Amino acid sequence: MSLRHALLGMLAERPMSGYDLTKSFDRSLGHVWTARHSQIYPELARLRDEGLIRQVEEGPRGRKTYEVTDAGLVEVRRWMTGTEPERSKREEAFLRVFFLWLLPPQEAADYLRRQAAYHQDTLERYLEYAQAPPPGTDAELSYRLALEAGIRHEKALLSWAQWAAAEVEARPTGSRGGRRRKSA
Amino acid sequence: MSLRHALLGMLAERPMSGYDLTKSFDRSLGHVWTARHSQIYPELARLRDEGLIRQVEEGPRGRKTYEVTDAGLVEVRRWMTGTEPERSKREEAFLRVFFLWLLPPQEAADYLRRQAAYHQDTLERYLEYAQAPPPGTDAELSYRLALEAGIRHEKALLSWAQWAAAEVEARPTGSRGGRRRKSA
DNA sequence: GCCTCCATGTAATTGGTTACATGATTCT
DNA sequence: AGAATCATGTAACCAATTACATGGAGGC
Repeated sequence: MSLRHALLGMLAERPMSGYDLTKSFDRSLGHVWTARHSQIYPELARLRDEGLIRQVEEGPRGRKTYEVTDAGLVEVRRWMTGTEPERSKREEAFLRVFFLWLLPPQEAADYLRRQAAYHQDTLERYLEYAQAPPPGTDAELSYRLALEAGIRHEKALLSWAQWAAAEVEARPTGSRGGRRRKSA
Repeated sequence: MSLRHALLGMLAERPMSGYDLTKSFDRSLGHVWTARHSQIYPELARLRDEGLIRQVEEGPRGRKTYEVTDAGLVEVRRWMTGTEPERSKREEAFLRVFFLWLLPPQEAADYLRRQAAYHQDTLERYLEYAQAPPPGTDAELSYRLALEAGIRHEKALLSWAQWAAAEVEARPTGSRGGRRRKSA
């Protein structure tokens, strides 16, 4: 249940509405966690009922701005230091790699080249973000650390995908009837 | 809905029971996708009803061994080449990095050191797997490609976590009252 | 007046985890 | 005889996505 902690963490930076939070998920935060407005609004109501956030303003169109309470800050810190992060084990792109041998060699290599292109694109986007002026706030400094993780991650997987594609082209894996390779 | 494709892909290697498949998820495949038996058994029943797999044997204790059908192989190949893999966006460990500024500097550095230790452990485990005899089958060769991705991934994130911890210790981020850093 | 964006919510469905439930076989 | 492991299933619950639904404010 990390959604609530993501919301608390974001509200710790500055008071925001559900609409603002939804946009935040669509932007930077979306690289590590996603949420739709349909999940955010009910969760905000629960956090408010539990006293972890409070509504500070009512704007036009029924806009509700929330800020984190002291109890909310305690809770987000407890989450960060007192629990181990769950490691997501749902990497569909790598699940497919286990089954590449089911494809003819050229299609397997094509798949890996497409993955390389994906990582290349993502890396370029991250490098652009990194062009932004150096961090002015503590929050921006944390953001910069996360961005650097993304950059290294994408670089590693880009070079892996290129290597793997070349590997498959050189020592073709792929179903040509049998399952056992000619040369062990 | 990748669970069904994971099951089809595994059954393409050799016929297995729900129990065998559950164990496979607990082992190698578990690094990229997880599933419990309570999800596997109903899904196998659906795949059988749809003609993508068929039961080939009834063993002791009601053990049911399934094999993939031609239609099942077509489906798993369509999935691999005809659809784009969904990129999971639930990286709780990196979500927390965005909020490191909420912790006192030393606790933030501690968090990053613990992440480094995690990546170190995982990397060592992967390197041990890589000691195994070279791939004999096409499936094992694909598995080796996936393993190499894991190794490069863990290496990159290990070195990132070490760098970030040192960075936080050198230019402390963390809440000491205000939000704006002393030195921009 | 019309379009876009702002803004909030609920309902239905799917995918996944945890808990419940049962029993046979094999090993010691 | 007892423990460990093999083996299958269902039910209840939770998290998340997609679809449904409404309306105000601001710009042109």
